[in-house]
Amino acid sequence: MKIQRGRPLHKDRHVYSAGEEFKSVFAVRSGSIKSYTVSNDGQEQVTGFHLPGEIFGMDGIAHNHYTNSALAMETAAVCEIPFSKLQDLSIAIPSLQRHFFQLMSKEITNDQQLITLLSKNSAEERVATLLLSISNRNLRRQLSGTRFRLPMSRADIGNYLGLTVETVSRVFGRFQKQDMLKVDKKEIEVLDFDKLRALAN
Amino acid sequence: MKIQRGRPLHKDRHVYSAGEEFKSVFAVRSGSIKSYTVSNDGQEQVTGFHLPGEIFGMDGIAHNHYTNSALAMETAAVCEIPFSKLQDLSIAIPSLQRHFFQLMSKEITNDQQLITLLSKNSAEERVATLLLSISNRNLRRQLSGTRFRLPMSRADIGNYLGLTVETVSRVFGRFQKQDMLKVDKKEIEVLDFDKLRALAN
DNA sequence: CGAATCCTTGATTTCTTTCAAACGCTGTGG
DNA sequence: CCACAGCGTTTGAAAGAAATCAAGGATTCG
Repeated sequence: MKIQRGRPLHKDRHVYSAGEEFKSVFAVRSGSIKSYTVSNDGQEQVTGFHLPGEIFGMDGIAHNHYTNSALAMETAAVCEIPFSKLQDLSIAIPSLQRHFFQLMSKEITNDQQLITLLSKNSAEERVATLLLSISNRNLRRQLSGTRFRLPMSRADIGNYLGLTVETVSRVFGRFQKQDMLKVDKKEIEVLDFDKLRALAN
Repeated sequence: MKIQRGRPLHKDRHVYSAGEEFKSVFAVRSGSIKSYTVSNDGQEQVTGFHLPGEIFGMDGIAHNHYTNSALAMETAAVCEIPFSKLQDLSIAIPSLQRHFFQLMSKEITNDQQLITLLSKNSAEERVATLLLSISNRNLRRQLSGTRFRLPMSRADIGNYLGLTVETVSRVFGRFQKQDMLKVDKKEIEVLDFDKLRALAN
């Protein structure tokens, strides 16, 4: 498959912006990307964080234009995967089509889990769930699930989880006081996974 | 396409249950359906309401099993659309494949709008947005967007919007006091669309 | 009719937000 | 090299929105 080589993207550079014509989906090679939408009243809603190995950009399929914007939270590299190629190929290779359906469906179930989280859970449960998610995704990347670096700011975390920056900061504070986490700026060390899982449920 | 004729489904009957093998998606013919998941701690999260003409059941594609359950909120009829047929056909008819991709992508953007709603908006804004959504969907069905019947209970509304029943009830009360709505049990009459839109933004 | 369920309303509590201010990095220019 | 501006983060105090607790009223259905 002809896939564009990922040239490095600097911090705060967009991969694509909402409204642009949808042509491709993307795979993260290194660094980290956030997706967000801007609502009609101008405020930003972070809809996802994308780590190396993950695919993003599928929101554009419905309307032929991206509905999200995607930008690098730190220096990153992404692979562009032209959707037309993918469509042609998925007709030749039915398993690819199925795979792609699954990716989209997974996106739906992910979003629905986030909906539940926002709808039913407290600030502490939301933050715990995000931490556990990042920990698990790091494990899948052969990295430590115990010690890792959060690529996003407190503001992004709050935005994603429907909380204010202040609340996020206080939750980190409480987690440290309970000896559940060690937080040093963006470096996280999980000291008590059972407690974290119990909160994240 | 061989599509199963929709036999009537009684109130509170399941179309499918979470965990069942994914075989089909469904189209609502009449009545109304709600989708919901049950989180590991046993509580229900309503993930969507489906009105006549709408498709549901696509959450099952990722894992070959449905992640949601779907049940009739009132007597309803649904069409079963076997997914395997759909796959075969979409190889023969690329436009169908594209159409189906679009459906799934639309589901994603819908969910993301709900995420924003839950994350950023007040109780009144959430309820107003749901009312406007139902109004618009009724218009698409050639029905009145001004006077309509809510097929779901207050509890389902609250569950879907991340609010308690009491809050939903109070919001309806306030909307009536402001002469924005006329509420008679499940019958809704919108008296001031501008106000409703302003709230829903 | 009567039981069960759903909806409404009120009083109180709780959690999160808001407002305010200070701290600590980071980078820049004098 | 140091001073200082700017941003992200933390912390505190007060306010606010929705949840919880509690009870009564209305509908539905057998």
